[in-house]
Amino acid sequence: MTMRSDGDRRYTVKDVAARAGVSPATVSRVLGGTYPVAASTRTRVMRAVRELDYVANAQARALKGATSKTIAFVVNDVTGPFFAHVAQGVEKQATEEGRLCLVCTTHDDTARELAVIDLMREQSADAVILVGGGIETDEYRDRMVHLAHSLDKAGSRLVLCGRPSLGDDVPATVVEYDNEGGAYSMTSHLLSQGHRKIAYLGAHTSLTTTTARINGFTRAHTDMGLEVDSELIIEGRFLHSFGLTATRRLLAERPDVTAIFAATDMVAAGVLQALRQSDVRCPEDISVVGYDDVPFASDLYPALTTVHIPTDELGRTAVRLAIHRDEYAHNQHVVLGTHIVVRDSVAPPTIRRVRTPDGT
Amino acid sequence: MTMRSDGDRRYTVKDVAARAGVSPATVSRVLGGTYPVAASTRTRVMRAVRELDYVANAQARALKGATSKTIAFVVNDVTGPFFAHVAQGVEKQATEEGRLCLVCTTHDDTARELAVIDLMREQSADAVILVGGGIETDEYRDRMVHLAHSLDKAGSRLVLCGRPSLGDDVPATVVEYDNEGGAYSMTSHLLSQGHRKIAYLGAHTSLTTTTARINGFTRAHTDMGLEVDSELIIEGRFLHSFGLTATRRLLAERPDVTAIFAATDMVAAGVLQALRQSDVRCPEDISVVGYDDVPFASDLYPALTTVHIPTDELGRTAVRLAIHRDEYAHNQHVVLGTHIVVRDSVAPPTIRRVRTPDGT
DNA sequence: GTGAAAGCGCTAACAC
DNA sequence: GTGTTAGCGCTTTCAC
Repeated sequence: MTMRSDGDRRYTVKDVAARAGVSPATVSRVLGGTYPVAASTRTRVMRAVRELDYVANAQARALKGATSKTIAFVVNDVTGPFFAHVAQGVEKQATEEGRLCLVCTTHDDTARELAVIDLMREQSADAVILVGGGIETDEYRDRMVHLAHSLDKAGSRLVLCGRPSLGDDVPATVVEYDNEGGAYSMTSHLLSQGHRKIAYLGAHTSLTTTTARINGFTRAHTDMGLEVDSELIIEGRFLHSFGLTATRRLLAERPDVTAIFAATDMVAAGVLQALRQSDVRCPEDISVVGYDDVPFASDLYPALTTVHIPTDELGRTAVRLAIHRDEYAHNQHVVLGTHIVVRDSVAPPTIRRVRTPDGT
Repeated sequence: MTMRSDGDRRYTVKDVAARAGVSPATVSRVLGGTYPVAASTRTRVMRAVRELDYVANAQARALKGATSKTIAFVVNDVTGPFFAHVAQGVEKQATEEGRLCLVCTTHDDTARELAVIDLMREQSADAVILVGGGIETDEYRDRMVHLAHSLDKAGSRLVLCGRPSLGDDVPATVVEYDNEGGAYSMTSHLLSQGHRKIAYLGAHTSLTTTTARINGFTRAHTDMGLEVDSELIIEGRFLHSFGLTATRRLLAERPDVTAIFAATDMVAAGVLQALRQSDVRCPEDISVVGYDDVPFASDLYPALTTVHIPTDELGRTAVRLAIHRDEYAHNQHVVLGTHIVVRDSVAPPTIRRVRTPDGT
């Protein structure tokens, strides 16, 4: 009926023990490593292991006390370069720590996020890492606090990666990047080039990421004695298509805008495409900047000025802090730095569509 | 010493049973679902579960007969868009099938690939999916065959995703895409536009992916009675940086080349950047095409003509065939179609740097 | 419809 | 040094 070779079941310690002429316990000791075993016995056991091509049953091993040696990793969408790079950091560090990585996606579905976390709880993973901005409602926050405690009780550590802390009394590790600082620097960069009407494309009310970035955006204006035109903070999802449509509308309705701050590089890609389609030059007519510094940012045309996030470090740190939380006991909230990387998509403002020889 | 609340251990079926005033077996039956239980008992049990915030121990459950309900996924690098999208397909389908995803990376390290697969074997995953081109040596092939059998005995199914079959007698599922066909179509497209000197950038001897693509490339030439200039098949890794340097060299050494077929879109991005830096226009002076159709392909400038791979379907199919291999018993080798998507990076050839009014 | 008991594969006390 | 035994948390016969 079935295609696989049933009948010969998977070998167990018993099989190995029988073949090597020792007891199962001895086999376990040899394989475990940290126990004195006679060299001759070890040799015989190892030979039996090799001959039978034996591997231990991870479930059985995990059942017996210890942890399952896994790290769970929850993202919205593995496909986004930001997530993928954090994932890479997580995976690399997990491997170095001798852990396996469990991955789950939520696709903007809060219910699914909860379901997924329960699954992770069942797995008794060493850490459950939540990546990306969380939602900013009290209800959501309460659920997270509850989850942190549930996981803690199950022996897992909740790690918030790229989203703010839930409070000091909550058993969770937080690894953030300086979201606001990045937005501040970038906005200052634009402002100091002379831009005064900057549109922020891709605000997402109730997303923690947005809140921080808008704060930085606003503070940069305030610090220069400028005011933010709130109509220029445009809501939208972090999608290429949003950058496209929002830019078209902006072009039509707000000829005074000289720079666009896209919430993510993905959105910026859409913006650039819309500009090209409308024959608006970047950066001569309009400057464009992004956020994330994904690898293809430098392949866009023009190469995109953007905010670099230390994605790899974010992932590695998350794993490191969670696993060694005894050593890092007083360092369970870390903020990694961000910085802008200047490429070719920003220039001083000009009056759009009226090309003056110099950029004044 | 430790930060987590030790002492109160994780609840078990026993705790739930005690609280609900039933036996552990009954709790298991309620939670399992598929067994007749009195409505009143069920209610009491469910209440206890909720009150204790109980979740089952996945390891213990897996130990008892069944599978671990996980799918293992081995890629070279999660960061590449191609892998990420296949991963997404795998993850989505796995979720639909009630499975969790285990992810591992190999980073071009064959030894690590083997180690990783042993880890997966320990986990008794339902399927172990290997994504991306394999290496073409007999030794490697033999090891794969051996692994297929080992996994089969452990109750796991080996799935080769995007690489050729190991032979009909090997217990493995193969989900390929028409690698050669894509290369053939694309090359024909270029040829029919009038290009005669096409460089293939990013050949990788001993990689199965390359072999298939070069075959398609060559066959397209042959079918039109043309011959391939073997010097134009240039070795290199699938990296942006390779596209960059190889193009610079090509520009300097081979002014007769009118089109570049990049092995991947990533390489194509490097090619386009090099062209821009050298003030060579695309597609007017040189046409460029890629392979993969990653999302940012349409954001390159000019938008890239490339070969579309059904990544999502690849991942989903891999999972589906592996899990339901009894139903799909005679369909364990599937080849999904590829097709070219024409955008703006190809035009008929001109004599480079000498701009003629029409493209002859 | 429910309980008691056995056992999955492994490791950690505890003997010898 | 090595064997024996118990038990991790769960499911699943087998009784009742």
